[in-house]
Parts: sequence; structure tokens; C-alpha cells
Amino acid sequence: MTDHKKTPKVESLPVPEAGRRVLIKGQQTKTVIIDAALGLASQIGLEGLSIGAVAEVTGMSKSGVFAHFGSREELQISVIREYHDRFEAEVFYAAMQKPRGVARLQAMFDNWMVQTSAEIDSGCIYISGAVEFDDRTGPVRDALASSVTTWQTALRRAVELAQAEGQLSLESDAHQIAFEIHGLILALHYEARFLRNPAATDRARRGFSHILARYATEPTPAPVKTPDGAAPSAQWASLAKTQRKNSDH
Amino acid sequence: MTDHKKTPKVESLPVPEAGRRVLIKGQQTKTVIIDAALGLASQIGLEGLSIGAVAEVTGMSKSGVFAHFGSREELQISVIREYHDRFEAEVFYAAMQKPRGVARLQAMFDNWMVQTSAEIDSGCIYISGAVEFDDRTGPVRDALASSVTTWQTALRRAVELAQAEGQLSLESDAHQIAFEIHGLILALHYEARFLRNPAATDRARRGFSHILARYATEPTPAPVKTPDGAAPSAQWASLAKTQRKNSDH
DNA sequence: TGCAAAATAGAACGACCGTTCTTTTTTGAT
DNA sequence: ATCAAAAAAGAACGGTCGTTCTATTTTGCA
Repeated sequence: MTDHKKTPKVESLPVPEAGRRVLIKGQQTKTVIIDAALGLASQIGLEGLSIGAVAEVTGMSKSGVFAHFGSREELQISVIREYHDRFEAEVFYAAMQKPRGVARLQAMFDNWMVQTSAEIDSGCIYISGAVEFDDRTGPVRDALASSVTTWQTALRRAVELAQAEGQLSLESDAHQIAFEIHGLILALHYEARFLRNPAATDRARRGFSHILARYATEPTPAPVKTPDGAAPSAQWASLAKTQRKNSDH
Repeated sequence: MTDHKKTPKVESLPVPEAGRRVLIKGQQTKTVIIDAALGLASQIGLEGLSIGAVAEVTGMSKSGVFAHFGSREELQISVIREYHDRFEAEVFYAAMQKPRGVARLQAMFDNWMVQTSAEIDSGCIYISGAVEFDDRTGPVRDALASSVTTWQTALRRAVELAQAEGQLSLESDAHQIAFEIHGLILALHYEARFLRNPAATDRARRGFSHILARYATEPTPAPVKTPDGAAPSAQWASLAKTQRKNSDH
């Protein structure tokens, strides 16, 4: 029933291949369903996501939607995967074009902020999901924690590269820096989305510059190193495998 | 039906008064119900809080529980009020015994951390509630936002007092400092409760000392001012009335 | 002790949920 | 055009939910 392994990247339109149609109708609508489900889950949370609501949005029947996943949990996991892919593309990959060091770290934070700001009206399932599944077990929680951990590892790696490039103090703790940055994003989300405080974006940005200033080895660290295009996809892919329970220290 | 105005502080045991029994049976069990409901809401959230679950925990019937509140919303609001009172007592009032300035601010943060750490197993409804009600309207959201805003105002006031005492730089932005502190608590909650990272407590504590160090006017600001016991209850009470939509700046 | 009022229980309601089963429609290679 | 397979719809299930209405029990003053 579950097509985990053979699930192709269903985001782009079908590409005819070797005389056999590759993307048949079912996978097209599955993409539509996941897209609608992600939109719903962003607003009302993964737990509030109901098959009936997805059916109504997509104009399908409940059983028609259900048949694509076999269970609500599988639908939730599909939504998490889709969000992971988008986050990866818009926050991580986009920043990997910048040279190692503070420039890339700054780009990651900026992209993250853009993503979070865009989510002020829609919500972030990494944040709402953490609250909903924090004392639960099962595959949904695992998928969520795995995605979050992957991103946190990538962020910490960016900090470590900035240290290695000599732009951040070597005595600084990459875990600690990543923790404080994460706090800024969470506070931004809380203030902007729940309390409707428009000043939150500026607060988060200033907080980030404070963190940089504390650990900077130079007053204003200009990007001086050579830009490297060294296989960013391979790095993220390896990070995706590195997802450990708690390899914090 | 709703007894907003005349609801007495039902926390202590009944005190006989003027020949008439004051706290009759109903209010005793109402206290028991709210206590159980707060415990449940802390674990599964305000939205997950069901009357049936409360009835099962308290050993009552669904309708028996329901009759005390008249609606689920009223039960949720009662839970928020109860949490507000406890938070006020254990975080705010406890810190008001310290002298103005960094000492009191440090005490507030410490108490907040103790509260949050104790909630690692139970959850914080100021955090889960913000996620659950961030795009909803109605009295539950209003009660939640009101409580949170009250606390944020109190925290910011503590920062401003530390500025006035000359222990924090006058150029520092109290709003900004409160924002960054809030972020540390949110990151602590996220890391400790969702990702089960035991190092999170230490991270939050170090982050706070970083914030203090950045704005400190002295290397290690010792509490030098005279301790004041000036009516802390009046201050919080006035803050409770100050709850504005967004008086951020 | 008596007795009205308060408190609690019990049963039932309509609504929505995830899921299953059956039937109909649509697809797409021949 | 044919026809089997895939996709989607439809109906129904057992369950939980908040809520309502009606009985029963308990309370607490006289």
C-alpha cells in the first residue's frame, strides 16, 4: 500500500520517458492533495489537519483523498516531507551559493527570516508541530524531529565553517550560537504571529547582529574568502543521514 | 450563567464567615476540576482539552463537569486564569522580593526557567496556546494574549528598572532585551520538550548571561541599591490593567 | 428532621472524525 | 474502439466531541 521507496519527486510536471508515461493521473492529484494539505496544516496545525477538510479544498471526496495515503498519519508525514523539501530549497540551498563563513550564515538567517515572515499569515509546521507532538511518539513525531534536526545540524555546520574561516571566535560554541539564533526565530514567530507585533522582524534582525558582534573576530567581518561551489547538495544529503537522536555534545 | 464578576478566589479552603457558609460544595469541586483541567491542558494543549477527559480524571460525569462552566470555552478560560495566577505567584511575585535592577531581572529569569524546566514534562500553555490560537479570534485567544502581554510588560519593566538603576546601559532597548530573553525561553522549551535535549537548560542560562554582559555598565554588576518592598502587588495589578493591543513602539 | 435549592448523573442529540467496503468513473496502453 | 487497471465517489460503520434535557442525589439552612 505505502509507496515509500518508489515515490518519485512529484513536484514538476510529468516528463515523458522511454515510451512509457511516467507520471500518471494519480500522482498528479496526489501532488495537488499534498499541496492543499500543507496549506491547511500550516494554518491549523498537523493535528488539526483532517481528511474531510482536504477533500473539501481539493473538491474531492473523503475516500478519494484517503486512498492516496492509506492513513491520516501517512498524509501528515507526506506534508512534513513536502515542507522539508521546500525549506531545504528556499533556506538551505539558496544560502549555499554564498561563500563559507559569516556571509553564508547571514544568508541562512535571512532566508529563514523570509520564510518565517512569509509564514506569519500561514504558520510554520516545525514550530506548531513541535508543540503538538512534543509528548507523543510515533512516525509523525519522528519525521518532524528528523527534519528539524537535519536543519539544525546544517545551521550549526554553517557556524562552524565561519569559525574555521576565522570570522567567528574559535572559543565560541557553535551549539550555543545555533541555540540563540533558533530562539530569535521562535520569538519572531511568537511575537509576529500570535501577538501581531510588526516590530518583531526588526527585533530578530537586531538580535542576530548582536550575536555576530559578540563572537566576531573583526569589527565588521567582510566576506574575504573565496566563494566555493563545493557540492552543497552532497553536504545536505549527508546531513540528512546524520540525523541522530541527540548528538548534542 | 457565567459568573465572571462574582467568582471569588477559589484556591484556599473555605473560610466560614458571618454565620453563612461561604464556599459551598460546588466551588470546591470547581477548584478540583480546574486543577485537573490545567494538568490536562498542559500536556495536550488547550485545544485538546476535552470535557470527557476532565470528567474521567476527576471521576465525575461529563454533564457534571460541564455544568460548572456552561461551555468548553469557559473551561479553557478558567484554565488560563489559573495558570496566570500560578505564573504570577511563582515567577513574578517571587522575584519582586529582590531589589530593583539586575538582581530582580535575574530572579525573574531564574524563576521563569524553573517554571519552564518544570514544564518540560508537562508543557506550557503560554507557548502551546500561542500556537493553537494564533490565527483564531474569540475570548480564549483574548484571555491568553492578555496574560502573556501582562507578563511581557512586567518583564520589560524589570529591564527598565535595571536601566534606571544604572546597571544596564541607558542606550539599550528594553523591548529588544525582553525580546531576546523571550527567545531564550522559547528555544529552551523547544529543545528540552520536543527534542529532549538535556543541554538546553544550560544554553538558556548562558544566553541570558550573554545578554546581561552586552548591556552591563559594570563587569559584574553586584546588587548595590537598597532593596525596596514597594507594593509589588500594586504594580502587577496595574500592569494587568495596562494590557494593550500592541503598544510596542 | 424537613425541604427547597444546588450539585451531579444519565441518556440522548447532531456533528465530525478516520476508516472500510462497494460501486462507478476515468485512465491509458493495445 | 476495447478493456483491464487505476482512480475516485458514495455510503455506512463505530467513535468522540460539545451540548441539552431530564432525573437523581446531595447539600445546607430552617
